[in-house]
Order: sequence, then C-alpha cells, then structure tokens
Amino acid sequence: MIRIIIAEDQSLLRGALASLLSLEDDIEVVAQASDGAEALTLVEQHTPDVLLTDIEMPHASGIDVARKLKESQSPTKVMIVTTFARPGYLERARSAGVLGYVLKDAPSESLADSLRKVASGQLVIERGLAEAAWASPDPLSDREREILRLAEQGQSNKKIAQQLYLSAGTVRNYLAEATQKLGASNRIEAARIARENGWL
Amino acid sequence: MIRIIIAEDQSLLRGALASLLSLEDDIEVVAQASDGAEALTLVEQHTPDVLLTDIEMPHASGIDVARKLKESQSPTKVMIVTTFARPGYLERARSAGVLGYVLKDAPSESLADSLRKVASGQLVIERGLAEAAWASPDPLSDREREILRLAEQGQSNKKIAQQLYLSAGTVRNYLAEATQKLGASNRIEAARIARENGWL
DNA sequence: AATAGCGGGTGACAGATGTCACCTTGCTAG
DNA sequence: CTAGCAAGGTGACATCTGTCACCCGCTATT
Repeated sequence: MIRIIIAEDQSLLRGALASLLSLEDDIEVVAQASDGAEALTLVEQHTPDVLLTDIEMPHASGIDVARKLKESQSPTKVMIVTTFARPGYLERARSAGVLGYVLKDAPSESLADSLRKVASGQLVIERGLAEAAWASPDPLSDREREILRLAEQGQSNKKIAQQLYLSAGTVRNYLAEATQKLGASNRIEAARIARENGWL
Repeated sequence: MIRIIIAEDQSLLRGALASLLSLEDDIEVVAQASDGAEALTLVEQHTPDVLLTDIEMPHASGIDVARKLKESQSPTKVMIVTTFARPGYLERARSAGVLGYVLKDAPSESLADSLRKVASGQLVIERGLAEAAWASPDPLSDREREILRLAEQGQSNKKIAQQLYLSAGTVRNYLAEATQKLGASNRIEAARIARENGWL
C-alpha cells in the first residue's frame, strides 16, 4: 500500500485528484494540504511514502517543501505536479531532491503509474523537459533576480534602490546586465523572458 | 439525466473532473474537449444540457464559446470553472449568457450541486464575486487595452505605433490616459493592474 | 449653425531609463 | 604577496517615457 499526501491550493483539483487516486487499490490518500506550510506539517506527522505537490502555493512553494524535507532527511519522496514546463523550476526541483516532475497537461490515467514509480524510488521526469533545462541554464545572479523582480512590479530605479539599500545607479547597472544577458531590449521584456523560463 | 461536456486544457484536471462527475448517478459526461474550438464543435454535435468550461484555453476562450453558443441560440447552458476571480471576466461571462461561474478554489463536493442548479436554469455565481465586479467596472477603451497589451510585452512606443499604424506620440498619449485611469505610476504597473482585474 | 465629444495628432519639456567607461573595496587562489 | 574577480558605485550622455497644452476633422446632438 502506497501512502500519499496531496498538496495543491486549488480545492477542485485537490479533491478530484484525491478521489481519483483513492480508487486505485494500492494507493491511500492519508491527508490533504492546501498550502506549503500545511504540507510540511502533515508530512512530518504522517511520514507518507510520497508527497504529491503543486509548485505555486501560498506560504511555501512545493520546491521549498521538498528542500526542507531533504534537509531533515525525511524518507518521504516528493513528486511535483505543475502547470509550468519552466526549465528553472525543473532545475531547482532536481537540486531539492525531487524524484518526480509531471505536468498538469499529462493524461490523468498516467498519474497513478508515475506515482508508483516514484514510490519505488525511480526518477520520473516529463519527457522533453530535461533537454529544455539543459539547453537554457539560469543566467541571472541573485542580485539581478531580486532587482528584476521589483522592476517587474513597475517600481522605479530609485524605489528599488531604497528598498535594497543600494544607489539608483547600481540598480540601473544590474538591470542593464540582466536585460543584456536575456537578450531583451528593456526591463519589461527582460522580466517577461525570465519569468517564462522560471528564473524569477 | 444531465448530459454534460467538459472543456479544460489541463488534461489532468479534465480527466479528474470527468471521473468525479461520472460517479454521480444523474450526470453523464458525453464528451471532453481540450480547447475552445473543439468544445464548440462537440457541443454542436451532442447538444448536451450543460457545457462545463475553463476560460483560458487555446484557440478560443470559454467566454468566446459561450458567446457563440448564445448567438446560435443553442439550448446548451454554460458553466465556467476558472482559476481567476477577475471582475472583468465575470462581467464578460455574464454578457455572454453564462449561467454559472465557479472557481477552481471551490470544494470539489459542491461542483455537482452547482452543475445541477445550472442545468435547471438557475444562476450560480461564486459568492463575493458579484460585488467585486460591481465595484470596479472596466475603465479602459478598446484602443487603450490594445496598446497596453503590447506595452506589457516590453515593446517601445515606436514599435507599438508601427504595428497599429499610429504615431509614437499618440501611443504615448493613450498609455498616459491608461496609467492615469488605473492610478498607476507607469505602463508596467498599469498593465499589472489591468491584468489582475481581467481587463486585458 | 453651433457645440460638444472622440479619435488621432503635434510639440515642448522634465524626469526616467539604457549604455558605457571607469573607480573602489574586499576576497581568494595561485 | 598579488593578480584577478565580483559587488557596489560614479558620472556623462543618448534615448525613451510621462505630462501637458493644444490642434484637426468627424459625428451626433440641440
């Protein structure tokens, strides 16, 4: 019997997945979480075989949860289910010790199979994704990422500088580097490209 | 027996919803579509009682489909299931003759009930949403919307002007109006606000 | 016929952003 | 010890963006 916990913020999908997987004879859904923090607590309480989790959730992302579980050497394996085929996400998931990475685009029939593979310790990566990650590694430094995130909100150089205790000129320089690295022609395009690749 | 068609581009959710609803005694899922165009064709073929559809899908949005069904005076009722509680979406859905508007955040148990209400001709709107739409009507003109959409991609005034056969100055003026209307301090923030409200 | 409104446009100016060259400081690997 | 590199910074300049006042032509209204 494979004991799992499902973490997903959209109740509708969470409930539907739980019902669907409960129909399998060898799978038992022992708990459900609607955000990252709750997922972590529940995993610590129940130590299930697998945590099936979304990435983008309130409080802590699925990747954050995976990282913490890895740090605490939890035996629970982590499988990510997400909307986004972003290279950056996959890369971060891998380094957080995640075993499975499947898309919400995948057929629902294959989910249980993937889950069984992950439970047995196998690596399951959505086909096509691995190459994408290899082809485009994250070019941004932490500072650039941080500043780009603020610029994306529409904040001016001055405001960003204040928040990070930098000078406005330095902020300009970082943004210039970032836009150049990303092949963009201004901060807006740079932010868009970075976000589409999961680097923000 | 309520005959329904499900249109949703994420296979995982689509499959899960289909299984879940098929478990109900009085509901029959007669077909599934993965994009707007397919949904329209299938509805015309099967004329189900209800079309359960997402908004953001390839080819045609759920709202587009609803509008076309209304125009062709189809007897099929439309129920939207979406991630986004955006006032603009609700408003457009309403004018496209949509009867139900529920969020993917809603508990999965309530879905079948809402579906039954819509099938019987009742209006089902996620609570709290109606007031939001009333409180913030779309302030943008079509031109402003169009230009804001291009600006959001990071295009310069000049490029936008070329694409729309306008002068760069006029583009500036439209963007200025839009940012003012939205209470933003620049185009980036304006685009963000508009998008969050479903006006783009 | 006068007028108001709207889409589109122009020109001028201030401030923000992008580009570039170059400086300082601190750390680190040879 | 020191050369090299990275983070942070400065200043100058060109271009882009935001703000404002005002113009034209068309259409609907009175």
